Amino acid sequence: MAVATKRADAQRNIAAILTAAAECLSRDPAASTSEIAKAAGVGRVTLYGHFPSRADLIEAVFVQAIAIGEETLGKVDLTGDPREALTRLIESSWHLVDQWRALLVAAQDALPPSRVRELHADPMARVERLLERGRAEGVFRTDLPTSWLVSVMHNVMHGAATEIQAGRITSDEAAPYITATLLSAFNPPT
Amino acid sequence: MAVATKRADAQRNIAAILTAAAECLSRDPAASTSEIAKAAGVGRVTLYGHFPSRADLIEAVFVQAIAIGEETLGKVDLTGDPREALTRLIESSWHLVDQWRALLVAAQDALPPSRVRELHADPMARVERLLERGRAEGVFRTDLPTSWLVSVMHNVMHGAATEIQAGRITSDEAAPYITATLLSAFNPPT
DNA sequence: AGTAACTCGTACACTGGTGTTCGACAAGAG
DNA sequence: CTCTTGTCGAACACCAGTGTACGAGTTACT
Repeated sequence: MAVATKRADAQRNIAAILTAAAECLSRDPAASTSEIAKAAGVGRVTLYGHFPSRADLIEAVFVQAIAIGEETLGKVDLTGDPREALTRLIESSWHLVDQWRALLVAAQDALPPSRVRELHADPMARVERLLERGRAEGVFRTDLPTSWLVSVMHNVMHGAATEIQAGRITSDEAAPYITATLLSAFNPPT
Repeated sequence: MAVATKRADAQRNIAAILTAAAECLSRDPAASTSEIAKAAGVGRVTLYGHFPSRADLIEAVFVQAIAIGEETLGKVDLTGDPREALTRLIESSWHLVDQWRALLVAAQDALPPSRVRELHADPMARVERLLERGRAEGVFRTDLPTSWLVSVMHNVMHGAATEIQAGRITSDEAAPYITATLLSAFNPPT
C-alpha cells in the first residue's frame, strides 16, 4: 500500500461507523455523534479518533453515499429514445433520493453549500446530458433552461419522498407518478 | 371587549415581537428568542411574558403569516378558464411562498406535523378546488390524484425559491418558469 | 514476545440555547 | 393620583451537544 495502512480493526471500525452514520443520519439528520458511535458499537472517543469533527464524518458519509449511487446509476442505459431513457433513469434515481434524502439535509447544514454542490456535480451532470440530448432531438422543451428542468426533476422527487413519509402515497406508486409528471412537464409546449 | 383587554403598550409590544419574529425567522429558521427580542426592541423576558415558549411564538407568527396570505389569495379571480386561473393563482402564491419559505421550515421543526398541516388546510383547499374544477372540465389530467398535483405545485415553487437563493435564476423569471412547467405537467396525457 | 496502534470509559471544559426568578422601575387605566 | 399591569436587566438552573484529556486495557502486526 502506498499510504496509510491502518490496522485491521481500525479499518473495521471506520467502516462500521460509516454505515452506522449513514443509517442514523438517514433517520434523523440531526443525529448526535454519541448516537452514531453507539449504533456502530464503538466508543464516542474512537469515533473522534477517526473523524476530527462531526462535519468531517458527515462529509465522509455523504461522499460514500454519492459513490454508491453513482455506481448503480452508471449501469442505467441512457441511449435510445430520450423519453424512455429518462423513465429508466427515474426508476433508478428515485430509490436513491428516497433513501438518502435525510442525509442530504444533514450535509446541507453541516457543510458549506459550495461543497455540497461540488459533490453533487457528477449525478447532476448525468441528468443534464440526457436532457440536452432530448432537447437536441426535439423531444424535450427548449423554452426553459436545462438547469431549471433538472431542478424540477429534483424537487418532484423530493416531494414524492415527503408524500410517502406523510402516508399519502405508497412507495410503489411514486415512480410512475414521477415519470408521468415529468414527461408531461418536459414536453415541448404546443 | 369581551376578553383580554391588554394594556396598550403590551399590545404594541406583542405586535412588534410578531413582526420582528416574522422577519428574523424568514432570514434564519433557527433564530433564537434573544435575537427576536432584540430585533423587536424588547427584553427577552417581556417576550416570554407574552409567549410561554418558543413554539408558541412560532405558531403565532405562522398563523399570522397564513392569515395575511389568505387575504391576498382571496382576491384572486379563480373563475373562467382554469388554466388562466391557475396562472393568476401562481402569480400571487409565488411571492408568498418565496417570502415565507424559511418560516415554514421553522414551523416544521418546532410544531407537530399535524398542526402544520392543519394550518395549511385553507390555502391547500383553494388550490384543490381549482384543480378539481379543471379536471371536471377536461383541462387538467385525471390520471393522477389531485393531492399529488397539489404537491407537485408546492414543490416546484419551493424549488424555484431555492434556485433564486442559489442565484441560478432571478426573481422575475420564476413566475413564468413555474407557470410554464406546471401547465405542461397538468396537461392531460395525449 | 514485544511493540506500536488502537480502543474504552469517564470526566472535563466549553458553547449556546431555553425558560424562570427576582426586585426595581415605568406606564397606562380608572 | 393611585394602583394594577407590564417591562427591564441580570442572574440562575438546566439541558444537550461538541471536542479534549487521561490512563488503563486490548488487539493486531512483525
